[in-house]
Amino acid sequence: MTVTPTDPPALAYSTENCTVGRAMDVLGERWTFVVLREVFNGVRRFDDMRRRTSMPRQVLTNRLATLVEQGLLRRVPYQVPGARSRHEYRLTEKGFDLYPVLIAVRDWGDRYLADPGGSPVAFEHRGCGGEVHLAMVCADGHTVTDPRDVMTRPGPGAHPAS
Amino acid sequence: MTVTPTDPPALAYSTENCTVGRAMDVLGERWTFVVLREVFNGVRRFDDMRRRTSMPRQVLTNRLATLVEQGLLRRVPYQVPGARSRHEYRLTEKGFDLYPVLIAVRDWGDRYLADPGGSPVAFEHRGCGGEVHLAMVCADGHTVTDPRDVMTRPGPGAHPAS
DNA sequence: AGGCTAAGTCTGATTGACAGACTCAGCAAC
DNA sequence: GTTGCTGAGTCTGTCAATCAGACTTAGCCT
Repeated sequence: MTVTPTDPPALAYSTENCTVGRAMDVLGERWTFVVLREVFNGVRRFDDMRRRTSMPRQVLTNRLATLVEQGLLRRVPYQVPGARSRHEYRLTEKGFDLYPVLIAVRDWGDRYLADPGGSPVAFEHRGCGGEVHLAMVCADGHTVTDPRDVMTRPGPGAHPAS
Repeated sequence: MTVTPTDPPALAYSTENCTVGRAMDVLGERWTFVVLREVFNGVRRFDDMRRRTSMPRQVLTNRLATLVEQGLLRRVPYQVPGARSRHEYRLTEKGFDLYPVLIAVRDWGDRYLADPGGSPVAFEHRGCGGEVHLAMVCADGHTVTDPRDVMTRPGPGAHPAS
């Protein structure tokens, strides 16, 4: 019996059509981000991820499956000489585009949760070597430093009742 | 019996001292981000959040409590005339600093998960009116467009074994 | 044939999500 | 001065998810 009778996950906790809610449907599971961090770090294989994160096998299986299903990862076959062919997990473009989120989370984590020694990883710009961070910019090119300078407006797809 | 005998949450799934893992200890619960979205949108009261998100009361109670405990929100008393005094939830600075994460998530969600009509919210720069997005920049001021231009290096607080 | 390994699946116990009913404090109206 | 209303919860029971540990499977190698 290979069929898992899990009924379709069916997008949950979204306020109407809020894309943040929807994104959290995809990303909100506990371990999802940790998996993505590993993949961004170049860890692509099941057991490597398991060893590094010590997450339960089944959860990893599930997360990888969901991420593949959602189009964030794809399975790519590979073969180490003298071993049977297996597959590893790589980012799709949709997955790659989560990079800013990862950096945003890391920036925040570094500021508030790092050990006294500092962050265990650094992201540097290939070529110039400068450390990479996130910035909020507006369409006119201004850099926004204070969130209070950002106004939330209804967008084109806003829900009528509010 | 008012004492809930929940043992301290005790940081879980972190690879060593990875700040992404730690951040996800704080942010990784399903509804946390949805709560933060509401607070950033100016929704500060229990029942308003509940009405807008239709999340279970108890979960909201728990999330708010964890967020207060983690120092992302603080409870502020308020009083509507002719009603008893209550309290609402406001962002602390630590909470405010999550704004880039929220925008990063929204940017991604808008790109891949929006309705055909587009995003239901827009963030605009107070003053100039331009739409606010996130950008990756390096210390030398270059804007990074491709994640592949970012190299991950061990940082100052890297764990020895790897 | 037997062993090894990566990537799983199966099973059962603990934890968390969720819904619905109940509580509690203060104001207001009767 | 008791009844009712409202916001912000708590209590209880059910159902799903997490987790750990043992088992499985496919291919290669000796």
